[in-house]
Amino acid sequence: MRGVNKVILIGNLGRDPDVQFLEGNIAVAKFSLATTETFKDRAGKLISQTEWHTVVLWRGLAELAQKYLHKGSLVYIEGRLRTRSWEDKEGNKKFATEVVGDNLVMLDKRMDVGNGDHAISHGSGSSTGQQSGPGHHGEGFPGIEIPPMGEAADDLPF
Amino acid sequence: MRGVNKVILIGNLGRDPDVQFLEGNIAVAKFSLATTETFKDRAGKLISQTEWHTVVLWRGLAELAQKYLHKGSLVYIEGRLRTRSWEDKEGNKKFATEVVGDNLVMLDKRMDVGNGDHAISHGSGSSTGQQSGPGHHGEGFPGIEIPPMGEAADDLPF
Amino acid sequence: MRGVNKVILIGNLGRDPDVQFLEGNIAVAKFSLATTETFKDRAGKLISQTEWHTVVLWRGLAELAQKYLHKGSLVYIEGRLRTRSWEDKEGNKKFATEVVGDNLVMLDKRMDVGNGDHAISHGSGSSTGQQSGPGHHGEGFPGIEIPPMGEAADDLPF
Amino acid sequence: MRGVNKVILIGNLGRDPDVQFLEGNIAVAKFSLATTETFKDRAGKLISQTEWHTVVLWRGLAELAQKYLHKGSLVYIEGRLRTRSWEDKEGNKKFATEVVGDNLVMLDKRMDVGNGDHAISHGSGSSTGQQSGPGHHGEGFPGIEIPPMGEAADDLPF
DNA sequence: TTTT
DNA sequence: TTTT
Repeated sequence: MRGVNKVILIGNLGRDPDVQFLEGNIAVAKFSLATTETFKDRAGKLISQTEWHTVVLWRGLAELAQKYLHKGSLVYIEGRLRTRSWEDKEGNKKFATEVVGDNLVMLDKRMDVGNGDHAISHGSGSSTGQQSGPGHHGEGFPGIEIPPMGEAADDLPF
Repeated sequence: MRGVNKVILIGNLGRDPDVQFLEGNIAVAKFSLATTETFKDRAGKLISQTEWHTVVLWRGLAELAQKYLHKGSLVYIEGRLRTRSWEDKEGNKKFATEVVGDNLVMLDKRMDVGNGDHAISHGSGSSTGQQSGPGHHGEGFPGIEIPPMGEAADDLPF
Repeated sequence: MRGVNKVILIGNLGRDPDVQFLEGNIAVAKFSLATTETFKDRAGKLISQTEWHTVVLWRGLAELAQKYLHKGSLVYIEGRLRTRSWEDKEGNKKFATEVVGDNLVMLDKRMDVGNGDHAISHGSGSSTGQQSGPGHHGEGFPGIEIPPMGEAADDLPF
Repeated sequence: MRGVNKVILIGNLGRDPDVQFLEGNIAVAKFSLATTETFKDRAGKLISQTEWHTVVLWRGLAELAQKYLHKGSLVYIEGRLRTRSWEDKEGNKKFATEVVGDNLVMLDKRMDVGNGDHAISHGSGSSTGQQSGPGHHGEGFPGIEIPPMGEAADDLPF
């Protein structure tokens, strides 16, 4: 990688998520998210400003959105920007920038997830899906983010 | 700047904030914040892992913490890492790493702030405190983040 | 604020910045930024994927862009998403999502800035521009992010 | 997950990385990273402030650090905070806060990596290590972050 | 349209 | 202990 493309949002869903299933039973969720920032201008007047984002979630995260998110839900979304372009029937060039989420935290329901993919059967059978996101580890083979620092600290010469 | 030092936390306060006032009536708040990440290990077992952070807030943010935060509050904190070192009475070198917050969003109370400094009398009188953080603007002199894009869009040759 | 709207990008400028000056001599810079991520797919093949973003900078940051950035420059941009909509002459609804930057770090030139606004004469004369961004402090009145922790540590009862 | 614990740093290595191999041939790299922020105080004087962080990398990222990083290297690190505590021989309680990195971008060498783990043989054989980080996809089974938006866009009813 |  |  020679780049970073990261978005962090906290806001409320404008509507229930729109969830579709593609071939292979792959879930895709889409919803609008409003992030509202309030501040005082120089005159001391409270100003509120809302920005709307299109959020897209895939697979496990999409299924979680379907199960747990609804209009008004407060969520934390971490993801990356993706701009798609196409031409409509009249031949007009169209652009849409979306936030493709790879982490989701539900902030009003006391429930949440890491990279939801880990909870989903991959179909490919042997997949063990070790994602980064929050941090995952294995049994005999601890993952990257949760190294055996506790027990194995003695092995560390630092 | 040739560097970036940024921390983003969402978690719960372990205790009520400890708020002190220094000379000049400058507020400083300090509290422990627990960030808990849950995930499945390779065996599919749900693992929960909590990390504790020391958060320090100054001035307006400290006063907001005093007013609105308490043990258990769920907050979003954005700030930077700061490590202090000193020697205790026995001459042992001690280190403490803290997160100095410059943005705070309260996630269970439906109330929150940008860079709290803007809401606070600066004592220096003329202070006009134009902060970045969330975005602020003035009257005759619009701020950086909230440019007159709406009205002035026609002026923009892009 | 009841929301967070944050974008972090590292990438290269596709062209020299386009800088304009609005009424009041306010600078606005605009440029395309490519963020490229490379990774291996499941077959082990190296995949490179580039996303293009429109970055907008105001005032001091715009002037810095004009002075120091050019086609190919590698930069770190921190900002927020802003979607504008309008109708073109044919009455087609158009959308454009931009990243309004409030922090900039130049990564190939060994020079960089915080929230550039502080380094720029505001014309309004009295401006004292205390921004958050990196951290600023004053003389008799230290700022939020750089509290007198060093000297004043003894005052702190923590 | 009911929490977020995220750190983003850009800075220079103070020394060459210290790389160790644990049982199972698991690499661990450790180094100090200096993040320097420069700004003007209220008097207009340029102030430079350096913070030192301890960064820990595991497995693939550690091996990349060993191969490509050295004293002075400029890097982007994304990770999470982890505080360890122990007692030294005199029975003094000690704390150390580290940044456990799960993404690394080299900014002076024109070379870089995603979550390096994907490039590393896991030894456990069957591991397929699909991490989030930058975004990964497969052949017949596209990953989360790089969905077949291009081709499959027609399948999307949005 | 960038970069490696 | 880095870097500009």
